[in-house]
Amino acid sequence: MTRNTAEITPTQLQAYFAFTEVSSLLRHAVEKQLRDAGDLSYVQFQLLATLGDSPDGRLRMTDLADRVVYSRSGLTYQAQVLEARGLVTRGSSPDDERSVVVALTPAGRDVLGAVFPGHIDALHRLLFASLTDADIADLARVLQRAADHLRADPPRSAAPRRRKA
Amino acid sequence: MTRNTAEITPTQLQAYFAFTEVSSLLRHAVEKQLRDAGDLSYVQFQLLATLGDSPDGRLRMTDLADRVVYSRSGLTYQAQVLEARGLVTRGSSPDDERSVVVALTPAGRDVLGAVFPGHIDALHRLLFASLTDADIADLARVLQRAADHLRADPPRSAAPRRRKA
DNA sequence: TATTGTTATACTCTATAACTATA
DNA sequence: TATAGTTATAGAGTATAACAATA
Repeated sequence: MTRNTAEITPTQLQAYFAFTEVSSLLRHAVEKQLRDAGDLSYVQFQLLATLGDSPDGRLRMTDLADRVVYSRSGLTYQAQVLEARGLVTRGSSPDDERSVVVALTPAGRDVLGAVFPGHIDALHRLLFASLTDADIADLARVLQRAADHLRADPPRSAAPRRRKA
Repeated sequence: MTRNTAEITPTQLQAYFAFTEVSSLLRHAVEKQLRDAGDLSYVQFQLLATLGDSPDGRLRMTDLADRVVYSRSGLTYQAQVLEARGLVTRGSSPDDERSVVVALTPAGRDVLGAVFPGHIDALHRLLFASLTDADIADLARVLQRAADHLRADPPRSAAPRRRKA
């Protein structure tokens, strides 16, 4: 009803549609694999994997929330679930009494280990099987740039923004 | 603890991580835009947009469920929500009395129209701004191939699979 | 007998607001 | 006053199983 100010090229549209389609189908398949292999939701896997990537397997709640794009209360919920299953522990930080440090337990690493092979297998089957090495290199290069750009202005888990609305 | 049979190259890993990161951040931002501009969830937008893409703006429930990767009961729920808002109608098919045909209403098209400009704007700002035309062309080419591959064996909304487990 | 769709149900997930405690 | 985290709560979304109707 208004004038069409939104402009997008056919190639851009194709890239976006293909991206969302791959994202949906891949995620759906991966969620099933994670559920079957380790009884993990996608977010729970992301949390464990993020901890596993961390140098000493531990991160503050807020940092973890920020990396997984999460509200803090939502992370509290998931952290409780994972702690109840013995996959992580929560302890206070020596540096800052306010902080809670989440740490991956050996059981948590075991679950990651149980889930990884099938995860990677699914990636090969669903994604990489149809692509050449050059394709994959292109994908890595372009998406890495896009990720860097997106990450530059990340949504924080709690941002009571100072001033300058 | 077991031998590491899962093999993945660094480039593949980089491509995958970047893909998931872009996917998460982009989706998070888009969900907010859709909520603000049209009070739509991401899935609801997908459903409306899928109908809008369809030649006459109408699809059977099962076909719609299959395209959006959805359980049929889940689609029934969303179709009720969208129908209550007057964005779609549901009617029986003349061909097959069992089928229900979902059709986009003018109000539904209006909502799509209200949401699209901001949607495309967000895409430019978040995704395309950091990429060259060549990057975008690469992305479109590679992801299109991946999407075609993934779509070849889609998860159906209800698949009591015949035989040949 | 197979397919289409709905319903009942139960559960997971998520965020907002209010609250406590520490810096 | 600002930040870290939890709790209470309330709502949205999802899927499974049982069901009714048509092919």
